[in-house]
Amino acid sequence: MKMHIEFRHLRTIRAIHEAGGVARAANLLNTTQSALSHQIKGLEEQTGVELFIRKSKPIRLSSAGQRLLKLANKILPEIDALQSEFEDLRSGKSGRLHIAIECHACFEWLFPVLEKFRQKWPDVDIDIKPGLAFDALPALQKENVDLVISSDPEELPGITFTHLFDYKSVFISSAKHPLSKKKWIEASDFAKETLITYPVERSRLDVFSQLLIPNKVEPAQIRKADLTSIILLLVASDRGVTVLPDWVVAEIRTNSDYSIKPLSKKGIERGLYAATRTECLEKPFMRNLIDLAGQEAGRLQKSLDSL
Amino acid sequence: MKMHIEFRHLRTIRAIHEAGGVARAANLLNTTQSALSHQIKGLEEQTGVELFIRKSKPIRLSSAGQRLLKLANKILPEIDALQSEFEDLRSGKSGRLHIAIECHACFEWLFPVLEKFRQKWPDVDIDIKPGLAFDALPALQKENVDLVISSDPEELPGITFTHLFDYKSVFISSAKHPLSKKKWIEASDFAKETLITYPVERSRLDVFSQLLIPNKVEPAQIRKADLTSIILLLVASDRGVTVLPDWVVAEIRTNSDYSIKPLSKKGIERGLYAATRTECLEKPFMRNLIDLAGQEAGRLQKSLDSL
DNA sequence: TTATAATATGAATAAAATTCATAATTCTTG
DNA sequence: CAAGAATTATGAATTTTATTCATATTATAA
Repeated sequence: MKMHIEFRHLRTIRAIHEAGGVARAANLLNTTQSALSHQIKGLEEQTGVELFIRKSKPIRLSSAGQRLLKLANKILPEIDALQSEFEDLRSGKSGRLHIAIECHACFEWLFPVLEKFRQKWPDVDIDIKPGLAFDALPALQKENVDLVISSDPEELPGITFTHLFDYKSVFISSAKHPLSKKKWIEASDFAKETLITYPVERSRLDVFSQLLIPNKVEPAQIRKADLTSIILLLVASDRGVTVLPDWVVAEIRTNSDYSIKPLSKKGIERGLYAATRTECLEKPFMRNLIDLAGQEAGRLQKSLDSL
Repeated sequence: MKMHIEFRHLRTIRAIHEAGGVARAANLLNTTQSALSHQIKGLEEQTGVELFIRKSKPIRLSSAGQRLLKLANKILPEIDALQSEFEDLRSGKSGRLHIAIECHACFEWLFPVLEKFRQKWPDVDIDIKPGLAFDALPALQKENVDLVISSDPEELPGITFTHLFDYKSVFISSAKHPLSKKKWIEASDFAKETLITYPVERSRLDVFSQLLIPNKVEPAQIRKADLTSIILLLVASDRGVTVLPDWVVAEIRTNSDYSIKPLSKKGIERGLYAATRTECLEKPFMRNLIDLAGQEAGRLQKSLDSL
């Protein structure tokens, strides 16, 4: 009989002690007296130590047995706690929500969404990865992240893109800037400008992918800044021009330092999507997050329309 | 498949994580890759939670798996520690030594013995029970104690009495006491005396069992005291007389306040025994304690002979 | 894409735990 | 102290569970 100490044994030890006897313990554990008797016998053989004093009836724990009981009382609650954590996981009450954001400006609207979410789902482990450093979609497939905010939906096996809302990319310059006289901005207008962008590759920037690359225009200069507020600061002091999603404009639309113009005559409109592993859409908290994001988007849109 | 979380699973989780792969872990645990694969599959079904991310090879722990790993790393060392404690118990390096002393005066010689013992066997759990309050031998049989120091060997199943040494019971009075003029003391001498004894039943006191009861003599008065030193103090101030084992005399033999006389012409000699459960004599520390007691007795004897 | 390494799976086998029936203890009570 | 009651132990049969073997499937790297 090889047999290691197992949780079964700990439960048995504890039950025998608490019930005060093997037969009563068997009852407690929904098994037979014989099973427990065999069990403790096996355990004693395995450890080579007498766990019970058999000269008394009902049998009592020996000092070694008490040592084992002590361990049982320490360990069993921990397993129970884990099981209930797992239960929360399974029921969807808790879970992991690691988000990668491809579009940098999304922080602006995502934070308030997450704040609401956090209050409703306190047990969900939220994290935001700076999705700019790596390829977000493969990371999603490999389960390194659970949600990707992206503007470029792709057909990928096991990945679902949920449309959140549409936005326009708009041109922003200082009010004093010559281009602020124009009705709308064209690709060629950038040829003599300093363009301020997030420090990510061009293919991820709407100005390039939607306007400059198709029209083969290169800005006179490119300057990079991490934070949206820094970009706006630079634009205000006329150090360059930028292109940002329209929801960012909500912040500055009342500020007369800025001029905001559409890109091209009819504007550049794009969609924003939540990419998840398809099976994760089952999870209630995931659906709820996407809902909340949609609502927040609606609010933003309204505040822009009232412009 | 019912299956609970078991230690096997914790070991497996840990091994897969440490070895970085199921196949390597199987090697580590001397089992097959298939066994572990089935194991974690079963565990995932039982808990209802994905423990591993299977889209990567080698597979990695999911966040739930990491939670389980954390528990494994907490629990497994505790079991290992317990196993090694049990190993010490089995090998006889540690153990329980709860002692009941029937003869109260034995504290006097037992303490130095235990002091030596403690240094040699630091892992043995020593305790001395005031064996005066209960029946020591039944307690020994019921494994409430492991060693009984007694003067009355009995034939009991499963109990072995080991002879430690012989001693004489001697009469002690103050030097001024009239009986100090006699060569030896007889039972009848007690009829007019105040006898000072330990507060235990008469049958456990040598004076009664060996002298007064057989001779049907009742002392004029009996006074009780817990501690040997108190008894001696009372005797010195002539508040009564007493009878004690001769080893106690070592302390006072140079003190001219006391008179020490044999009981009856040829003296009352008795043996002192260590009673243990027979199987406990196997244990090295038990034998060693009995040896040490014998040695200490020898030393006491020598110091008395040099009187 | 193909080759390769890693993991999963199903059926067969091996191992282990449990049950059943009953024996052997210890305890209790007249 | 004996007899009955209560408790635990035990052996063999049975059921349950874990492991192995052979092979399929899947992911990664070249």
